[in-house]
Amino acid sequence: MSSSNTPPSTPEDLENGVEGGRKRATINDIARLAGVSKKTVSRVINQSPFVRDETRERIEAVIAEWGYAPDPQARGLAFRRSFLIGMIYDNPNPQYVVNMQLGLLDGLRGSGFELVVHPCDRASPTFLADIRGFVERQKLYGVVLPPSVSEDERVAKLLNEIGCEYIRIASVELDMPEHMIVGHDRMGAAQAARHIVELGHRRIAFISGPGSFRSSHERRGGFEDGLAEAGLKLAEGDIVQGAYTFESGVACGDALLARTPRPTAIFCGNDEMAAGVLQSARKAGLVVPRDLTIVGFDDFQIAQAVWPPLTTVRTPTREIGRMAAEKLIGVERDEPRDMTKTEPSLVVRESSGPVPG
Amino acid sequence: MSSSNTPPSTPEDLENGVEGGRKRATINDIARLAGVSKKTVSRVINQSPFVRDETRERIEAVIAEWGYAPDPQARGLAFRRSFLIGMIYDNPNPQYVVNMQLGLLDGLRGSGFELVVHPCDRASPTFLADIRGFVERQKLYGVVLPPSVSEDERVAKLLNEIGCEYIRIASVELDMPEHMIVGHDRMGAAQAARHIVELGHRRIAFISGPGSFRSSHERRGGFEDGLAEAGLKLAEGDIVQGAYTFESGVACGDALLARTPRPTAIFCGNDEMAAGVLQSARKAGLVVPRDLTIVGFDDFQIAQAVWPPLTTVRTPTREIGRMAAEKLIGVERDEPRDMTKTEPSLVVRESSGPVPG
DNA sequence: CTGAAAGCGCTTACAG
DNA sequence: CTGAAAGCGCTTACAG
Repeated sequence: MSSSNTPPSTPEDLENGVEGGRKRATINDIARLAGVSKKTVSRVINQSPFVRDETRERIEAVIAEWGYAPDPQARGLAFRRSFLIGMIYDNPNPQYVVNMQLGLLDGLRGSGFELVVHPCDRASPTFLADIRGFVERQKLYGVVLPPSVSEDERVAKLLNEIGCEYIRIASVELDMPEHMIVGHDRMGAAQAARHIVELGHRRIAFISGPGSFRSSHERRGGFEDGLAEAGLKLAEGDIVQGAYTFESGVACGDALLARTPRPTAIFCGNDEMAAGVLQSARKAGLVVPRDLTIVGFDDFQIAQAVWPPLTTVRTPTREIGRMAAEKLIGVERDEPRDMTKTEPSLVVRESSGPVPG
Repeated sequence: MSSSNTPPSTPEDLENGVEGGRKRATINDIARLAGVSKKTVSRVINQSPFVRDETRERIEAVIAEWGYAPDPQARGLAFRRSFLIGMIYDNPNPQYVVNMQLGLLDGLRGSGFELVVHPCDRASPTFLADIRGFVERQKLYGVVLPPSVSEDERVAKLLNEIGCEYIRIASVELDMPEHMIVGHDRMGAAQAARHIVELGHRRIAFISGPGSFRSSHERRGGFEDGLAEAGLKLAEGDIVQGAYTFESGVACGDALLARTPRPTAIFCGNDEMAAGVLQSARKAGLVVPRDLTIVGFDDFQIAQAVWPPLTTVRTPTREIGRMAAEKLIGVERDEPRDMTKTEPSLVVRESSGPVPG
């Protein structure tokens, strides 16, 4: 809008006007404006107790007025540590990954930390070197490890060696408490067992996840605990091992349904496999739940997309992620946490019913 | 293992031995070792042409020997820009999100850039302020926007104002070519139409995604293009609008299947809704594909988990993500890209069949 | 083609 | 309780 004889814009014009608002304030600006040294501003930023109340309030007012936020990069450089949290994972289930990310983000919200995602492959020859490079290059503040990387002792050892904070998410206590968020898969699986028993089933089978996942053992253990309460136990042939995949569910279902006598209820280590068993049952001409009860684990979307929708055990993945992030960055909560939100809960839908005939 | 009269370890011991290997080399170490100034090392790092070949080689040798990698934080501080790429998204489908992340990571691999994830909510009153804060605080190198945030002009405007690089992923050219990766939903939907027509169907219906997604319109447009090739067109009542969710698929299926005459084929804007229609058909006592052909779009996992598995259109989400990341950070590829990998392709499974006799 | 000085925006010792 | 100096590991002018 300037006419042709308007003087050229000053640097100040350029910085404060045209290009989207004034330049971001720095610690020096705040110090000058508040009439203190930058070190004192730094103390306020870092919540040091050694600042007189009056000084602190004055500085905080200036900070608020200018919308000042310290530069995480500069802070990180001086601290020798970034404000980045890594999520290092190899869980193949998209819904698990997304829920976990959302939970971590819940926990980091407002803290100034950001989440950097890092898928990995435990079978890769450069697996550990990759993680080490990632953590050291970025000087990560800390990392969160969901299963199954969380179960890899080599990773925990590496992280300890290079002095990187970490939280392992797992179904059993694998490490010192300050490094763990423990799920309660056992409890959830026991609920599934009670449900199946209450429906009157006695010929019961279990499809386990792969042996390399601790959750496979926990879910089996919990299921056996639940059965034991009713005096029941799984025989050798009642247990088959899948791979937590849909296809493996089909295969295991085929094997189990070919047995004589046929089981009337099958508990699966996760929903994927339960959906596979559903497929298998259909091929065998069985109607669920009339001829066969199927129960899954996780309550991922697939549980509701199949027909009939699956009775399953819901795991609070997002909530667990949030707890992991809060623990990692040292957030203390005022209100005691509602533990019911962090425990698995049985969701009864239409794939489970009374024992046939 | 030290005996009680071993002298206390020196600082050097601590740094080089015990705590996981020697300290990371800095640009100063490399400069000293190579007998040059740090500025010259900096030139090599940044691939400046103004370094004599012999000098460069010497420096590169030292860098390789020490496994030196420049500190992204220090570099970012000096550059006034980080080496972080943001993915800002609101797509609710976990599989889409994960595939997109994997694609972006593919494109960033080896570049030194890291991926920071940032879900958002277009309906939030702080939507734009959140994005602005995120980008400015982290001094992001650039961001990738998948649908539907990619379709929000306010976001593009904001990013332009604050001078942040960005790539928008969408089904239509919404911006200058350097800011766009365009999918080919139209082409994919046309393939679906041809498939349905070839099976002999004439009473055909379409379930659209929500009007707020450009892909809804593109998929509809492409489908109509494909029908037009056979001289067919959708009538008013043949089109119903869903919300890209399973539940909306059930509702739209109910509405469509209640019509007389009933459609013999339904093309759905995505797999979720197609799975919903499958559910609806089952309730109505119809057998798919004998009584009804259903075709989806995306080829997400749900397409294979339902029965019968869905005929659908596969979109190369991961490949698109990779292209977006490469474009953002300016990677040039030697070999010309195989475009067939970036186009949608029809996947024929068991939910489509000849028109009922 | 190469380098010495100053600076990016913070924090850590060290004084007072 | 507060501050001046030095430094984190790089890059940008500016010289030569």
